[in-house]
Parts: sequence; C-alpha cells; structure tokens
Amino acid sequence: MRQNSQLSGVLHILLHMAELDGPVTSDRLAKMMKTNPVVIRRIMAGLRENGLVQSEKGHGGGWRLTRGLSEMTLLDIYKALGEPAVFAIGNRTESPTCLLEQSANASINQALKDAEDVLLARLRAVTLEDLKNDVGDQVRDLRHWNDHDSTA
Amino acid sequence: MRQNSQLSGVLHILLHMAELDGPVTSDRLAKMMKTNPVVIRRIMAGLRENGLVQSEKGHGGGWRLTRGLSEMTLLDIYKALGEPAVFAIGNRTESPTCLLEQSANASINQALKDAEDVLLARLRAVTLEDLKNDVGDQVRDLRHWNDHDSTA
DNA sequence: TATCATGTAATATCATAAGTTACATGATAG
DNA sequence: CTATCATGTAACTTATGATATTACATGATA
Repeated sequence: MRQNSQLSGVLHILLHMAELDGPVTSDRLAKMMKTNPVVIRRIMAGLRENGLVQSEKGHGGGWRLTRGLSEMTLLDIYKALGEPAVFAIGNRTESPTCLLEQSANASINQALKDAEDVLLARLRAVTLEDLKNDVGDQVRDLRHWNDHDSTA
Repeated sequence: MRQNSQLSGVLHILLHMAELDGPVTSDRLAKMMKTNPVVIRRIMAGLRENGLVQSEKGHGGGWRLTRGLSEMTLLDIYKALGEPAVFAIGNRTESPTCLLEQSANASINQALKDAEDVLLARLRAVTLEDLKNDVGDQVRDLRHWNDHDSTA
C-alpha cells in the first residue's frame, strides 16, 4: 500500500523554514525536498488555512511561519493537513447488511480507534521545538558513541 | 489512500465458513463476498500456510477451518495475512541524511509504534467466537432499542 | 475418464498519490 | 507604467499498488 508522507515532508519543510531568515520561496523549498514547487504550494496552502504559515507574493515574497516552533505540535500540523487517513487497514464494505460482517467491522474499527487515540495523543505531546532539540541530542549521542569507540 | 480490506474480508469469510457444514468452495465464497474465486484462493492460501484452514481438491472439496472459533484471535489472522502495513502514514525518505528529517521521522515512527502496539494488543484480545457472539448482542441491542422506541 | 476443485502465473483494471504544465493573480523594483 | 517575481489553481500526466480476470496446470473423486 502506498503511504502518505505529507506529515513527514511538512515537518521537514517547517524545520528548515525556521532555520532561515525571511520568507522562503516554493522553488527553494521544492529543491530542498526534491519535488515540484506546485506540490509545495498545495501542501502549504492547507497550512495557511490553519494559520500555521503565511504567504507573500511578488519580489521578496514566499512562505513564513506565523508562530514559534514551541507553539506548533505535530497534531496541529496533522490537522492542518486535513487529518489524512491514519490506517492502511479498512473495512471491505462500508455498511454491510450481513450481521457477521457488521460484527467483524465493529471490532476492527474499535481496535483502530483505540490505536488512533494513542497516536494523536503522541502527536499532541511533541512540538517542532522538541524535534529541533532532538537533533542536538542525536549529535551528542553520536559524539558520545565516537568517544566511547575511540577510547575502547 | 486506498485501504487494504483483507482483514475485514477474511473475518467475514471465516465466520461464514463456521456456519456451514463441510468444506466450502472458493466459488461459493466468492459469490458471498461478491468477488472472484481466484482472489479468495489467494487470500486463503496465506491462511493455510499458517494452519488456520485446510483445502481439499476435487469433488466435495473446498476450504475448512482447522480450529474452533474460540481458538482464533484477530491477531492470528492478521499475522496469517502477512502482517500487512497498518498505517497509511509513512516517512518521506527512508534513510534521510538531513538531521532535521531524521529527527522528524524518529518522532513520527515512535508515535506510530506506540499506536501499533495498542492495535495489536486489541486484535490479540478478540477471537472469532467473540465476533459471533457480538452478533447476538447486536440483535439484542436492536430488539431493546425497538422495545424502547415502541414503548416511548 | 469426465468432472470438479484448488494452484498459480500472467495480465488487465481501477483508484489515488505525486508530479507536471499552463496560465491567472497580485506585489514590487526600476 | 511595466517587467519581473512569486503565489494560486485547474487540468492533465505519471507511477504505484490493490483488486479483478483469464488461462491453464495439478490433483481428487464419482
């Protein structure tokens, strides 16, 4: 099954935007993401409607974050993307008349809902600031590992 | 995103098989499921490899359950299907060199893993027998609802 | 030995995400 | 003013994977 990687892609975009001064053009982001500027605009349009970014036309225009990284959770971004389907698993029939199939679907749906609740709770608990800080941790971990390795 | 509905379909198939005496042909199952017999065989082949069903060729042949409904959990069936991808959400790049993207992916993956653990735990807790019994509950609920409705 | 059923490879169909093209709208520099 | 730059967006193309179909092989039974 094909996977939707918009969330992963958008996080990447936003973290890079936060590192740059001033607005960033769709062309520049597209090069960073190795994709087409129109794809960037489509994604960013959703974020703009949810107030996470703003856009400016003309010379010196582009995209800009409207809040600090610590004020954007992964859940905010997921919602801004239109809450794309979480699961690759679904029901064969939407409203089956067969009672057995209804029962099977109900059970699957309950399990999926419980899992989705956990997922959204996790996304709500992480901000973009956390992700940025994690990079520092990773670098530190790496250095520690290297130190350990070279002294062993 | 397109959804994989094999789990839902297979539960439906197995519950019907348990209701019928003797082996059931792929053709008959295909008609029940409004699909093609080859699709049924493909799915059932996976279940057979995991010992959940057995097949017999020739006259009077077909598919048969190898255990009682109470000895088959939804997790057993999920595994027999080859543990298909649970999530429609994925990473944009498998092994990104960008540290920011690594951090974003790591966080998403952790959230997905937590959710997957919950999902599998739920699937492990439900047997086909439970699903069959749930049908009774639904019928009772419906009757209760109708009683309530008609006496209100 | 004719018929029935599974086994399976090869191919076709269909839905959807992602990518591309083309052109409209609006802002700014000169 | 107008040339340029940037977003806005509709229409179209491409790529991918799930599902469906066809065709034929294998094995069991009446």
